[in-house]
Amino acid sequence: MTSLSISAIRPFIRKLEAFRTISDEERSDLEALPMQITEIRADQDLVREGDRPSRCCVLLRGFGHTYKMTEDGKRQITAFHVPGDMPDLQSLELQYLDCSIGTCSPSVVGFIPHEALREICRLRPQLAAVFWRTTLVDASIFREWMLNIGRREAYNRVAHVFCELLVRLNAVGLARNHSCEMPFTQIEFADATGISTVHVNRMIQDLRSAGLIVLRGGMLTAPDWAGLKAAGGFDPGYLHMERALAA
Amino acid sequence: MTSLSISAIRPFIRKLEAFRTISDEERSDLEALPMQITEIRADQDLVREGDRPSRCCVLLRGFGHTYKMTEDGKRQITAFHVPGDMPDLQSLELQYLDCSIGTCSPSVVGFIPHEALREICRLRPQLAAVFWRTTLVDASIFREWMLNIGRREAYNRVAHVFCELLVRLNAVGLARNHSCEMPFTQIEFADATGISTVHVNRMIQDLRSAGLIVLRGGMLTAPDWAGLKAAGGFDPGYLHMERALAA
DNA sequence: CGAGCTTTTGATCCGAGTCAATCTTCGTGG
DNA sequence: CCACGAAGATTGACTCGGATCAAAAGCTCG
Repeated sequence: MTSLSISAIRPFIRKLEAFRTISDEERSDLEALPMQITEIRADQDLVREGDRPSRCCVLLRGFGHTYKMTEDGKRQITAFHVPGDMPDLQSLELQYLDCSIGTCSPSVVGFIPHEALREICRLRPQLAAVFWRTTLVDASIFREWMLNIGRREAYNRVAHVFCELLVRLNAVGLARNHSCEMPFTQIEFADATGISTVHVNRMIQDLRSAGLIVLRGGMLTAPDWAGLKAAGGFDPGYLHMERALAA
Repeated sequence: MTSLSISAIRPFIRKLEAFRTISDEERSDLEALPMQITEIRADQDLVREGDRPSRCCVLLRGFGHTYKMTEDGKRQITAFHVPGDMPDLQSLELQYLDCSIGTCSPSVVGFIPHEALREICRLRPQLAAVFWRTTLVDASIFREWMLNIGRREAYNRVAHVFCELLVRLNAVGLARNHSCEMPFTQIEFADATGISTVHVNRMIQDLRSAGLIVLRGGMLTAPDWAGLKAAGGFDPGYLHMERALAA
């Protein structure tokens, strides 16, 4: 398992490097983290609202999402996760999990005990700062999503989500030529943008006929990146990727 | 100014204590932080999107908000701030400010140089963890707001915002008997909930005639707290205030 | 006491939701 | 290799929550 893990955690380290250089010592400490690596089917919850986890998960392959439900059963997706993300890093400091996290595609997930993460943070304050930074970037993305959901029209909302996913996947080496894997369903886009499935479908068709996206067979391509960015009102500043200036 | 600052930063320390006990040594280190304390009028920006601040601000008295604008000038408020909050603590780790922060009422704000905060974090890792924690709680609130904006009806959205403000103000000793100061305008509630000013006004009137709120003269009272919570679908878990279990 | 905000009210309109099929896709088992 | 079933994608018809527009009414403060 060890050899598997060292190669498997590559997306994790690449994600951290998008925000700050990782030194060789830090890298080897990261590679030495005890990590239980597991394959998980699509549409499985990793953790649920109300849990009090004793470990964090790292998405090593596949896609996921964080979501919350209203009392009457409506779902809001608050984040999409791509390889390298630590979707519940917050649980290291906050006992109570205020949201649920699940897979959207067949995935490989690594679980790291809280105590191991606390130890590496204690020994390498620089790494602790990088972890903090990733949660701050997550928060920045939340703010942008609030703007998206609260103040943009449906058409622009959907375009914005596609822009963000292209840039984030590009940053971890999973997009080329404005093209990437895109396994989320229209139901998931609907719950992420705060609109209905039917309407998402119509907006996607509008984006298609405007020549801004090609979306089929689980692949997304943006033949007119400038046009898609304009449609989404997308400015990547909120992703805080000075280092990995996206395509 | 020193004596002023020691009493003035009380709300700041009280806020941190809502999340974790602050030891005497930590408290005196906090009190020793170099802080430039300034009175600021209502509706002034403290920082603007695109800034690269070299200090953080602490709201010591008054109310504020964080907001973003779409390209076509629509505003989304992503957070309300109450005394004790550090609305741009993120700038300690993220160079680029992705949002603007301003006052909503006449306020007293303390400015702390980044270097001083970095120093106290280095010397007192426990305090660094508390700071991290406050940003994680902010992120949790963002997630709840996304749920609010994306998936609740206007009536429930407005009720939810009132619930949250009552609980947060209670936690810093600024609410009694489900009653607190409430200087935000209906325009601000509109931009926070993603609906129009006119509709906010109608929802407030509905909440009034349902006997759930009394809102006038800058004061909010919830005569039927259980009813208001139900209307907002409000569950305070996301505020992570195990310690200061709110009224 | 008047200017400039907010808050309120009324009338009208439209973006998006809901409902109900139908059509595709795709994995599964025969 | 194909039939079958389930899930997702699409389409059309109709409805509605909330936006927009326009005015009037209250407040606050210089």
